[in-house]
Parts: sequence; structure tokens; C-alpha cells
Amino acid sequence: MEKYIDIISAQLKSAFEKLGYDPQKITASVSNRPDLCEYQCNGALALAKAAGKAPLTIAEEVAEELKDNPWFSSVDVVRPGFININVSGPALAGYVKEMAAADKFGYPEAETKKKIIIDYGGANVAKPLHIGHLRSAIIGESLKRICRFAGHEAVGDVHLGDWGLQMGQIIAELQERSPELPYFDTDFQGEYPSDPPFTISELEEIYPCASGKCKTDPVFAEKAHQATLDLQSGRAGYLAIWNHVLNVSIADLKKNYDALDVHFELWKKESDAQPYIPAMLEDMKEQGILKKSEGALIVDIAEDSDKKELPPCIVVKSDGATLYSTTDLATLVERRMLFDPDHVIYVVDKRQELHFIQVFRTARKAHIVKDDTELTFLGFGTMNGKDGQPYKTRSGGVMRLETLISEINEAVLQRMQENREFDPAEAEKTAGIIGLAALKYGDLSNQATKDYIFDISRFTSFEGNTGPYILYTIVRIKSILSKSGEVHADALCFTGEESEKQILIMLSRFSEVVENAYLELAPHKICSYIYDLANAFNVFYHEVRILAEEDPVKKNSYLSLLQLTGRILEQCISLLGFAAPDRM
RNA sequence: GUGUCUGUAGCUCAGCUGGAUAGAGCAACGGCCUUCUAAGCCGUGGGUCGGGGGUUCGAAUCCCUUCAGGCACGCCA
Repeated sequence: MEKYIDIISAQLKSAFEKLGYDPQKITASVSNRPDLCEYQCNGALALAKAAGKAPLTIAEEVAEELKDNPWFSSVDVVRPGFININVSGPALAGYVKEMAAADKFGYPEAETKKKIIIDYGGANVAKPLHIGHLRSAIIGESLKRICRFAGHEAVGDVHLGDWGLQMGQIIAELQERSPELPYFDTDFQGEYPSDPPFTISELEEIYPCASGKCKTDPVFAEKAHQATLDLQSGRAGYLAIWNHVLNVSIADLKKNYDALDVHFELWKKESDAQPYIPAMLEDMKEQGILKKSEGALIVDIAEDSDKKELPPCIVVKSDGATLYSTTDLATLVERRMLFDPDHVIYVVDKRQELHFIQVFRTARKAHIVKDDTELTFLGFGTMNGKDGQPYKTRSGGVMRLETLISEINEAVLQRMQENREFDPAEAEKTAGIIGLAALKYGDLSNQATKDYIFDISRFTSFEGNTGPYILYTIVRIKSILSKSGEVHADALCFTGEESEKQILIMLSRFSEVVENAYLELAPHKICSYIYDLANAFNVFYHEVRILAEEDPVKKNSYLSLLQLTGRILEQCISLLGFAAPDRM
């Protein structure tokens, strides 16, 4: 279906064109003065100079031309040359009715179906997920869903950090604790045990312990370095430990991500990219873009347009080892081979921007990606506490994700029980659903790139612009529909209520908003849309008795309007990555 | 130091591809539950859009400058 805003714009364009004006820049936009009109057009003002006419005159000509247009109920001209438009209720209702029957509410099919890889999550093995992992997971998951809805093939890749010094540290620490294990016996010939020599909680204790030791104990640090090298050169026992670490960690990560309703199609790891490195470096050398500098191999990435000379991308350190950039480049090689993506989106802390500029430029220069492959760095800001400093627990530590989630759920549960009585099992389940909505909406309603203040008490207060407000609206709709009997979607018509019209206008904007959220990779636009839609619905709900309506035509129309509003709201929250309960 | 992002109501944030009186939520104050879930609805107060210049018929929005804060700046990830 054509977007409603485009239909309205097309009416204006053709009116301008008929009168001999250049219609190119003519568009309708949602009015910023809702007290005056529903849509506005500023085209007359922009055209006045070129046309050599007063904007008011042009606007009046256009208004005259549009007088009997069936899409509009009124077209007025105001002061300097604004064209103020109210849309026809019946025409609008007709459009919305069509949406209800259409696939994806009439969202236009993508012209070309792109293959998109979204790299998000940012998890490392052997480390529990903490608050710092939250935004990437939430934003990435939402973007993936938005891209899919927009008609593209999007896959999420968690891209685990599993190959750095951290592995060596764990191996070294394990050896100190349990030197008798076969993994450390270089003469060991048999099969290594299939059961891991540690549990996830042990692992989560081993790693920080080892990492701490590395800083204070140079002998241990050396051992860890050696273990890293041995692992990377394929020592069997170490590979076996690495495998255990992976398995134990991944099982735990999956559990945690499941709790967030975040899912990855790909569980790729840094180590998976390693095999691609030698050929990639060879190829870069042949292309003549590798340079020796201070003992390291670098790629110059400076461009004339840079305001500041950017540091080069180091691909091989002076000690011969590869590093983060190398792995990221090799991952692009791997992705091209396995998936041939048109677009790769990285949802990463914005502090890594420079690194990604280096990687992207190097990837282009070395032709690691096709020229038309889009590479996007979507840097997100820090989650701060009320003091504006990075969020910490009361004791000053980094809060684990599990702890955060259970704290939120606890607060939700309390709030629910203040309200009414719940069956304990249902209460717990519902609290989980609401808590997740509070958490995700609280995050996604902010612009991704900005830092934001994370305040549990605000997010769980549930008043105003929050996830629970949206859920509450959906639950109200569900509640009415469960009492109403069958709903006929084609009964939708315009009955003349002002609050009804506001809902219709909001519904008609669905495709426009979602498309915009996709193009700008901006989930927060969907948040503000559903907040407005929920608001419009709640006003209507308050003004109009739906179930008690005696005129069957009106009642059936209301019910179908309700149903569509509910469907759209649920579609949108699913794009954001959460769901609504049946009751709350 | 250089680059970059941010600065909008007491607080948290929208708006920023230029448009009419700068919008929400929270907090404050005042109304609305015999009637579809009051986690709701309606209303009141609250702003030099950090400051200063410029471009424009028109600037929170674009340009310059300045102040304040965050972040990044070759062998960590």
C-alpha cells in the first residue's frame, strides 16, 4: 500500500503542478499546530521567491484547486502562506480499513531485499553479562526485528570475544589450581574428559581472579601470555580447555539472553575469523597497502577530507601478533564468504568509533568488502546512574544483568500487588513480562547514540511514557475485545468522533513511522509513535463507551478500530522486542 | 592540545533534512471511579532552547565564535 502521507502529498503535488509550479519539493507533513489543522504544507512559502509571487497568493490558488478533493475535508490558507489541511474522515477510515486487511498493515514491500548482518551483544566468554551489555542487546535485537519487518533478511551475530589474553589467563589460573588435570600433561594421548572441569560460577570467579593476578604478578602474567600463544598455535590440551570454556559460557549466555528475549542466529566467535587472517594479510600485502611503521604493519587510512589526521589501522603488532582490528577485518572476510551481506551494522559502545572508522576504511581500501556493501557503526551511549556517572551498584561494583532484572521484577511485583490480587504463579509471570517492557522501553525510548540516565524507580513507576503504560493500553483493549464477541474488521467506518479521528490518523501513520525507524535505525521513533497512539486511544476510551454503544454500526466500527489499534501496538512492541500480557 | 559528541522546564527526555504560540513524562497544584482495568483521563503553574554573532521572509534546527561537560586520540578490546 502507498503510505498515507504520500497519498496526501501527491494530492498537493498535483495541485501545485496543475497551477504551473514545480511540485518537486511539495510535501504534506503532520501539523505542528494540532489546534489549527491535522496536516500542513509549507510549499507556498518555499516557492514564493522563485515564482515571483506572494506566498499567500500561491497558497490560495492551491487551496482553491483542492477544494473538492475527496481526501480532504478542509483546506485553509493562513497568514504568511501556510496551507492548513484537515483530512476527510471517511476517506481516512477507508484507508485504515484497507490497512487492517493488508499484509503487514500495508507496509510497502522493499524494492530490493537486502542481506543484513547485525553485530550486537558484545559478550565475552567466561564473563557474566552485566549492565554494560544491556544496551547493545536491546538495541540490536530491536533493529534486527525492524529490518526484518522492513522486508530484509537480517541475522544477528553475537560475535563472542573468545580469543584474547583472557583465555590464556584462565588456562594459567586453572593450571595453578589443578595441575593434575590431563589438559596440562603434554604427553597425554587419550581423550580429554567431556565434562568441563568447572561450572559457570567457578569460571566467573576464575577469570577476574586471574585477570587481577596478571596485573600484580609478572610471573603469572608471563605464564598467561605463553598460554595464549600456545592456545593460538594449537596446543591440544589448551584447545580442549578453551572448548569447555566456550560450551559452559555459551550455555549460560543463551540462558541470559533468552531472559531478555534476545536471540542470535549466529553464535560466531573471534576465533572463527582467525583462519582467514593469513590469506587476508597476504592479499593486503599484494595490494600494496601494508606499511611497516615502528615495527608494526599498518594501513594508512587518512583521507583529505579529515579535519584531523587519523591514526593508521594497525593490523600486525610489532611482536608479530594480530589484534582486534585484524580480527574484525578477518570477520568481514568470513562474512562475505559465508553470507555475502549487503549491509553490516555494528551496535557497539560509541567509544569504539575510531576503531570502526579504521576498520571500515581499511576494509574498503583492501577491498575486503564489496564497494556497495554498507558498513554502519551504531554507537550507543553509556547507561549512567542518577549522578550522571556510569551506573554502579550501591557497593560500587558492576551490576550483573541477572541482578538488574530481578530487581526490576521485584519492583513490578510490588506495584502489581498494590493494585489488586493476583494468583501467585500468574503474578510472577506477568511481572516478568512487564519488567522486561519497562527495561526495554526505558532504553529504546532514548536516542541510541546519547548517554542516558538509568533510574530503576522511574522505569518501574509506570506512569506516563513508559513500557507499562503501553502494555496497560493493550491490556485494556484485550479486555474489551474479550467481552465483545466477534469483531468484523470491515465494519470500520468514520462515525464522527474527534477522538476516534485522532486514532485513525495515528494508525494511518504506521508505515511511515516504521519505515523511518528502519532508514534511520532509530527504534526510539517507534516508541514515541506508540506512546502517541496509546495516548490517542486512552482519550477515546475515556470519552466513548464502547461496549454500551447501542447503534450496532458504531459499535462494530469501534470494535474494529480497537482491534486494529491493539494489533498495531502489539506489532510495534514486538519490533521493540517485548510483548504484552493478557491481564495486568 | 587535536578531534568528536552533548548542552532544551526543578528532574528525565522528544523536537534538530529551517516554518506559525518550543512539546511530553516525572515532580508541584486542582478536578474525574454506581458504568469497558484510575498503571487511566482532564486542567493549572513552570522555558533568555548554554552565551554571542551571522545566513533567511522565517532559526532550538544551518554557519561562525565562545563557555561548560562527556568521550576518543598506534601496537587493549
